[in-house]
Amino acid sequence: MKNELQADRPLDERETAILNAIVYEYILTGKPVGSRSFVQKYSFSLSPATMRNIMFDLEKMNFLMQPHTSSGRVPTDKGYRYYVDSLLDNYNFHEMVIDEKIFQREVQLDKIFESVTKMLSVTSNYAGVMLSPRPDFTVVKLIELIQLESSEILLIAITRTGMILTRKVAISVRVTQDELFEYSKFLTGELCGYSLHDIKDRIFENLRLDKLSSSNRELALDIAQIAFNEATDSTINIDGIENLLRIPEMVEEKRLNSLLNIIEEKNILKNILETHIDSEGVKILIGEEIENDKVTGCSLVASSYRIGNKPVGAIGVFGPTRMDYEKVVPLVDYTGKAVSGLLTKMSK
Amino acid sequence: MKNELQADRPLDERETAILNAIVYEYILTGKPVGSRSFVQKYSFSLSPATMRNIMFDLEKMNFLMQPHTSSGRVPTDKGYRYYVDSLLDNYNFHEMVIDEKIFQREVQLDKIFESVTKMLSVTSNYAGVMLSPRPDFTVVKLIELIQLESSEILLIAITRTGMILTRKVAISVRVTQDELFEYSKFLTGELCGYSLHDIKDRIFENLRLDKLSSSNRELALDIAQIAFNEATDSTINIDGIENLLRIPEMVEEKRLNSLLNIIEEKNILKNILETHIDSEGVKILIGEEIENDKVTGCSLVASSYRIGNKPVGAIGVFGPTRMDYEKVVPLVDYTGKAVSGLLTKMSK
DNA sequence: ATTAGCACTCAATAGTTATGAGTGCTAATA
DNA sequence: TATTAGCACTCATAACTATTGAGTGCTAAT
Repeated sequence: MKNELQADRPLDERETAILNAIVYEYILTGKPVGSRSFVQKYSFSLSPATMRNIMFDLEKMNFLMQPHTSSGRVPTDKGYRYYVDSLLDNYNFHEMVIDEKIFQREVQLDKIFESVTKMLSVTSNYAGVMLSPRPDFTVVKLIELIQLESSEILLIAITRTGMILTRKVAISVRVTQDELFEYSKFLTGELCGYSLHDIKDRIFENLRLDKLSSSNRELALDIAQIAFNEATDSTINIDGIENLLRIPEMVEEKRLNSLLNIIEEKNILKNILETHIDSEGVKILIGEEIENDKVTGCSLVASSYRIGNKPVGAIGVFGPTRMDYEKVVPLVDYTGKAVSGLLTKMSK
Repeated sequence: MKNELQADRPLDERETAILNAIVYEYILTGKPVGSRSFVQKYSFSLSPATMRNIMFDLEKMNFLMQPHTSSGRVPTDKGYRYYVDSLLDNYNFHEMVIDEKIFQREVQLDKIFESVTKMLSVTSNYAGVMLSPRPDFTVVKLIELIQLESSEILLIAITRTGMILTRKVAISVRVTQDELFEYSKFLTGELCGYSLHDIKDRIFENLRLDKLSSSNRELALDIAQIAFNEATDSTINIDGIENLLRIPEMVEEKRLNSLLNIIEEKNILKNILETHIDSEGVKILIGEEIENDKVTGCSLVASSYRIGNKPVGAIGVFGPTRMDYEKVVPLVDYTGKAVSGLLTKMSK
């Protein structure tokens, strides 16, 4: 008599192999895995009865569950987790091949967003997501002021990553184009190299220190202050929702609701991704590990991306718990690295 | 014996009233309308038998159909069409009340897009769509050149409607910021007031005529030519797909496919909308009237919007054929007018 | 520790039978 | 001539009732 009664013990080699095979099979077919056909299909030299015993143990340890008494087994979140962890231990990430060109063609951040999320969704057949770089690491490279109306100025800020921010600012004084040109130079000189987040402080500090400088500069700083004061939050991009709608199990009652919630409130995914910006490598959230009441039966495979070696944003693939992790994990890993490389290069 | 045998004859007053009531009832309940309960519910002083006779006639004339032999009647596209036309004849559009503020707060076109489509979808509970102004009527107000790298110029064009276009142009010569400033002035002077569409010709024409002018101007024109040569196409914005997914009949097999096609290929809706930019007032496409194989059982209520008195774009609401036209039609009509007013004001 | 054997479970499927809201048609009625 | 009552018929829906088959747990033998 071994240790069947223990609710939590390390799995032996055979159990591990079987559990992983069961999860694999379930991901493949979506049908509960039963002892007889499973033993046959995978040519285990075991009788169905033995398989049942093992399954029974795995169920007691909470790796598997039965939808109803006399059906085959289905992985629990814990089961998927075990499978995914084995995967992460063994997988050779270098095997991933993606056409790098999609990254290199685009030079503007919003276009990169589009092509990355599209690529993730098309390649994975689930939904692709991308979180924009944190504003506190989005460094301004250039500021330009343009007069729109006599009392309206357009401030354009270009970041190192090629993001173009535009903000309208209403002013009460008249200024000439030449003056604006001067201001632009001044602001670029003063604020270039600072992140969107730091710029606010920097302006404030500057305003204080240089109180004595020309009133011109004051005006320039006023404009900048108004423009940069408006919160610049990370944005999230989602593509490929239609893939999820093509998966029958996602269109069922509760899953569909998860999906609708995601579409309606993109912030849900945004918040989840933001939590994991700082973690290394690929991060996988399975089922309830996504700690949000509005999302059930779904998983997220995510990776942060970096500028230099600072993690600043995240990408990911969102889909049903029964996701083809084996395919998605290296995809997300690779894409994360590719995006990091691209943005780092752009920021130089 | 009247004229029951004629497949196509004008409906008399009673038939009209009954047909419209049937369509109304069906839009309300989504269930086939049967003679007995219908007569009761609407207190017609008619026996069910008579109602059946009338329904029979209406069916022969193709306004109604039966899902199966012994069920109630359901409107055909032609039935909806009749109902909608009666609606358009009689409806008092002025009763529409929308908070105009949502339009007035926004000053930038892409923001207007977002708020208009969102408003349409939230108010209608279907999907809201908006087609951006045609490039040939999108008039440039201001052009600004900014140096990014030594060999890369960013051209920013601002249109009268507040749209901000940005294009990167690679050049081989070095230019100073001051020169760029000159070019900007020059280009704005030469191209301001022309539409994106006309600008191409204008540049070409100019290049020819002024062949003798300074080579500086040549360079400026070169940059502009490259920037504006890239096709600027109308874009389409869709919001509220999730509303459609909440409608049970839309999640059924073929409808869901229509929906997936719409999400996947936004061009489908774009092309449809483009066809109707030039038509006056509210345009309604019912079922097969949307002449696209990939879309079945859906309707589109659309209206063009104008800048001045030129129709330049379109907005609309997309949903199931069984749509609450009575509510949606005035919404779309009103919104079209509001957008027209706003853009016209912005373009002055 | 493994396996064969057996009784049991239960979702899925197909077949049966009411039920009820609907129809078309005919003959009587206003 | 238009309307209505009456009647036989249709058919989707729902509620039952097998039947099947892939699954289980348990026990006893290997």
